[in-house]
Amino acid sequence: MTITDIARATGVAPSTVSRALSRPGRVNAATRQRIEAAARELNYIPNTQARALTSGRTQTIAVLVTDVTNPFYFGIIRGTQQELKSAGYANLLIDTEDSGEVETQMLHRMRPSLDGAILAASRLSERALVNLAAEIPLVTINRNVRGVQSVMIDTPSGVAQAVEHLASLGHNDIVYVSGPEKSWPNEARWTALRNTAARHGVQAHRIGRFPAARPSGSAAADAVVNTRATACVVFNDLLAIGMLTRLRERGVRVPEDLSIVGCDDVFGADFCHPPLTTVTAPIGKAGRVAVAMLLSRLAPRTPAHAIRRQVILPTHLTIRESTGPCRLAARPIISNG
Amino acid sequence: MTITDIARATGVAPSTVSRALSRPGRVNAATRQRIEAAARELNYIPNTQARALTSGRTQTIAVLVTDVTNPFYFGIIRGTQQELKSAGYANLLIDTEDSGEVETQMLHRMRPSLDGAILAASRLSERALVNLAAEIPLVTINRNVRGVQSVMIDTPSGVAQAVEHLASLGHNDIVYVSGPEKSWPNEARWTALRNTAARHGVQAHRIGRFPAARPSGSAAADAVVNTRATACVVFNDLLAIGMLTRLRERGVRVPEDLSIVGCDDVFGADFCHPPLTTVTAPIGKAGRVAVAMLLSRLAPRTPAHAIRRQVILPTHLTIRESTGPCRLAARPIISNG
DNA sequence: AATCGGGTGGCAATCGTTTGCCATTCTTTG
DNA sequence: CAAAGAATGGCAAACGATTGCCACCCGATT
Repeated sequence: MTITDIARATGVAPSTVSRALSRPGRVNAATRQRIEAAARELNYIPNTQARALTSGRTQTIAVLVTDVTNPFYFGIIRGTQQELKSAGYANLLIDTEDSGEVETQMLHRMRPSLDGAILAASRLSERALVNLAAEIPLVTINRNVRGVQSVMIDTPSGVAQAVEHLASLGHNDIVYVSGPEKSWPNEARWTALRNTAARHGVQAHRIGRFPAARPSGSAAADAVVNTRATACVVFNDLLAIGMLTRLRERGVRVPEDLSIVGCDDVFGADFCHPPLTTVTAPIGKAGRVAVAMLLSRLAPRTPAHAIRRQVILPTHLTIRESTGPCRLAARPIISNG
Repeated sequence: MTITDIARATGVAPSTVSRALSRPGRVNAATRQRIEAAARELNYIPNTQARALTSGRTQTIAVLVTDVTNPFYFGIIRGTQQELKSAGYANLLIDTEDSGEVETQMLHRMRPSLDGAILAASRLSERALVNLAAEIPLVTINRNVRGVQSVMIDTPSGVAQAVEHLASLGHNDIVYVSGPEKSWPNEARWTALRNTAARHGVQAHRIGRFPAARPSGSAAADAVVNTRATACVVFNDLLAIGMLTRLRERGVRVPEDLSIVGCDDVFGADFCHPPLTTVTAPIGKAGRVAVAMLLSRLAPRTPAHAIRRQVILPTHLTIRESTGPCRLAARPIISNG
């Protein structure tokens, strides 16, 4: 069923049908109803491709993640999916595999079929992002670049809470386990940790950079044990969970010998062993808000002041069982091999 | 940059450019190279929408899941994503929210923008599926319908292994914890369990139907405890993990008081507490194979005999720490409240 | 030398929808 | 009552690519 079929059925011109369906005020109410009835009866489905060709609007948003495997992005995907669906948009999922190049390339290639894109964890430089944003409506998640809409998850303030929590448990030597190199949030978390630590008179070191995946947990765990710190804050839960299994293998007890705090509170953080104390991030909400921001910008008659440049989402520390009082004396010394 | 720009730049007709780019043999080698060079230089990107309009091919495949939240589908999404990307196809993600109606509707609405669809866990009736398959190239996962391509994960044989494993540990009363009502694999798993149990002279019951989500684990756990069985096989890991936390709350020890076997071996099954004995399914592979099957059918010159109607993927039992010897006498009787 | 046919390339229609512009009709308004 | 202007609907040209058909050029065959 095309618009022309409906036109024939109702005895009007195709253009009238188009207008009746897409621009309500532009056509007589009576004719419009006739057209709408016919459309319903003939089970008309507008052809997205054809529409896109002239109008440029595709009703499709791309969601770019660095790794579909990472449960953090599950949350994002879920959030965007919900919001997009309810707005009648389609959801194009793109995995950039941690490569900024793939990121730009894909976006370039798909530009004509996209109304906009959500960048969860971009690996792009600031410049590249600004350039990209000039080409295609963009909202970033956890990436703060001037002139690009963004939703920031305020994990740093959660990390600060974590440090205070650890300090109050008597820890005075905290290690930060770094995530991947080009990750912006990684820096922000470390800075927050260092500053808060300084304020409370506790020592802070950082180790690594480790890929934010479970297998890297082994190396990270070994490295932490080596530092003789009594507590650590880890870039994200995935890595922390990886550490947990390695520590168990090595006989390091959590939290008795080492307290661990993760970040994000992803799927799994509450049922791993021990359940992880972590900075809970509103991941799904971040996805939903990102979509909402993008869509409100895309809407033709949104007044400029109604477009939010940036939304900051608060986080909080969720205390579970991977953190406990510092028992320095009780901690066994373990050879590193 | 459109095809016309390239035509102008090289002094040929747009149609020639089109042919040079899409149908190599049809145009003189020399001209083709000139055109290709120009295309590269002008950074030409074919407009998918326009192409779709005439040719019908959109280079887009929809992946339908019942619940983006379920880690089982993470695996599927990941697998399809990989395979689609490497084939140059775009990946449209659709969450059907467990509703067959949404399933058909979405597919209908998007039909013109889709080359095909992967149905992971369809909730549709056999008839509906066949009808749908007539409209749009389809591959189902874990759903066996005559005339529709499918990839089946042979979890039932894994369940049989699980039953044998439990029997060898001395359990002679096994409960199957049922998944959602319209789930096809659910029936298959129960059947496998019952048959294998009978062969080994162990009793088998089924309880529930529980939604395949973590929160339902509480009800499921209570129900299992009530049966006085010493071991259970659970529809999937997600539900099993939910049960684990509830059992801990109630002081039921796993595996000492109750052995638990899950299905799928999803993300989390190896680091929950205790790590779950489970039927490991090649989830990612299922996704990849599904895409490969679909794409080979879509390819214009695939000989009919090369199109696989069905692929069955084997599973195996992964024994971890949630199963152990039956110690009936030692099992405490716990009031159900 | 006339004919044939493969190899190339252009013309123009087409896909389904949108939209600028014009024509008509109807309603106001001075 | 005439003129202005709003409301309504149609025409036709896009959008960017694909593709059937035809024309032309050349070398080969008879």
